[in-house]
Amino acid sequence: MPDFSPEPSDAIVADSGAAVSAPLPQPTPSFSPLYQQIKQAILHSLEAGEWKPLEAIPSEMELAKRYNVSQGTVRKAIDELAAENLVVRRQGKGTFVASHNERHVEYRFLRLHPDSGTVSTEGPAQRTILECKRARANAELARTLGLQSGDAVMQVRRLLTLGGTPTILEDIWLPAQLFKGLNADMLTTHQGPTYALFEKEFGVRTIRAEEQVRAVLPDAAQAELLEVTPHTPLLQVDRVSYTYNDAPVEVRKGLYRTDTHYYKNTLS
Amino acid sequence: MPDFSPEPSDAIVADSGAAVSAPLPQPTPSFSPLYQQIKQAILHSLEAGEWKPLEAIPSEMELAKRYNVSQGTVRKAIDELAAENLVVRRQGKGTFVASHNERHVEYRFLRLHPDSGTVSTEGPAQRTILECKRARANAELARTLGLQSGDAVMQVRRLLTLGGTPTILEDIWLPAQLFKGLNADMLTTHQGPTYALFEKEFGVRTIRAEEQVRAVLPDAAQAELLEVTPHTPLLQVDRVSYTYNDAPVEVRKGLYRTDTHYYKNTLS
DNA sequence: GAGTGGTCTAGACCACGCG
DNA sequence: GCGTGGTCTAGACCACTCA
Repeated sequence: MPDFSPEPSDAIVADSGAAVSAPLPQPTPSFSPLYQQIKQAILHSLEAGEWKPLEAIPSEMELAKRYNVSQGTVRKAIDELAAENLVVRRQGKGTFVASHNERHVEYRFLRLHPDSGTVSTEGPAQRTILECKRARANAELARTLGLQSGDAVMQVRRLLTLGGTPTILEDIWLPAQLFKGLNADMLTTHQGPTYALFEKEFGVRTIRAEEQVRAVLPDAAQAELLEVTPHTPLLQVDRVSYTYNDAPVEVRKGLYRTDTHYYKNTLS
Repeated sequence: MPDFSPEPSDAIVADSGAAVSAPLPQPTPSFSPLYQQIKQAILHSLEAGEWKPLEAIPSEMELAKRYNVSQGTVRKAIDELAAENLVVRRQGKGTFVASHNERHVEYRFLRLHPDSGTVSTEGPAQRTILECKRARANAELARTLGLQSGDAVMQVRRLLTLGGTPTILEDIWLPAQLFKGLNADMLTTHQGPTYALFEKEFGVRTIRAEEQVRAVLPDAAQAELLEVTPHTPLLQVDRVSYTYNDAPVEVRKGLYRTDTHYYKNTLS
């Protein structure tokens, strides 16, 4: 095959460009580069669980053969997946499905850092599960989780103690259908990030999250749990976590103490 | 030139790999790919002001010729610069030096968004300059700005009113040496982002920033300016802004009201 | 239609990890 | 020494912009 043309060999599926038959409106894009199609194909395999977290995906050469494109095209597809943290490249070894079960990258989604000058070396968080029960989603929760009002959800309340001081009080809501069998014991026993547990025990991979941060005062119960007065301002962090295809899988409301820690963010 | 070798033609400057003369310690990396060297070269030109914000940089072909490498190598260098928002690609037109003076991308560094359901259409912020004076850097400020204790700085205090309610109270510190001639009048008169003013009037390009967010209570003066009670929790946002080479050029302490707005962040 | 960025290929060699 | 990702080249064509 000498060179490339908009009907690239017989690569992948439909070339969304110019199908001969259906006169579908094709609203706007109606063209996607080959490497984007490859990216989608890999994404589908990821989603379908063809490769599990921490496993290697096929080499670039193999994928190139499978999809009938050049290695460079596969490379560009994987580049984007790597940029989105869906996959991790390791030179000389291969490309691996991203996971919250990794050394080093503990607490990927946690933006809270100890004030420099804080005494303790911090160490791992101590978790106290205060509640873990079945509940029904109200309208708002149902909307953000893509459920029906009244659908079953799991509700977890827990306290994280960092360096000896209770620092984070969290309420977590999860679609019960995705997290069958979740209980307080699992949450207590499990080591490492909770998202790692979700991944390992329920096959739910959280990929991305959006947070809304506000300053609030705690109510009496919250203040007591965090061992502060009700006049202590706290960070309220409302998080929605997503898996593939922007499907929401978790709602989490956190209260952070910021007298010993701060919430860090990088702008660019 | 048939193919590539670690002494790539006579491209760019020193191939940091194996200089024949100096037995410098070369701590660790001692190798950088060609496209990284090109990236640095372009970065130097950017820094030296060879091309100004909103201007186009030379085409990929021209740069390839200039540095004696292939177009693909230049492309990869520019790809990274674009990913870091230092440069913006526009198909069919060229590659342009990034700027805060652009339509659409108003307030690139501002993470505060109006609560959905807020009445007003928000519109542009109304700025009130409360103070704009010369001062001397204390030890901490000097350290974070890379100055000497006692060096001259400009200090600005201002209030931003969003949708009718005073929402942001900011103190800004700038190295006086970089911002000669800054005064309250300029700050009041100028339209658009303040970083656009820095860029246009002082040639200071802010590229990146780091924020530390905490929940605090205002003192009496702050509360009055923001028209809240001293018991209203506020977001304290401590920002350090950087230009090329991670050189700090601004320290900014903001107090945000979060009863009508929220601080948004995306995790991945 | 000329020019610019964007996509794609094919082939070569390099750096790294591991047996 | 082989396999994997990483770099580099050269050349072709596509999509977009603007005169």
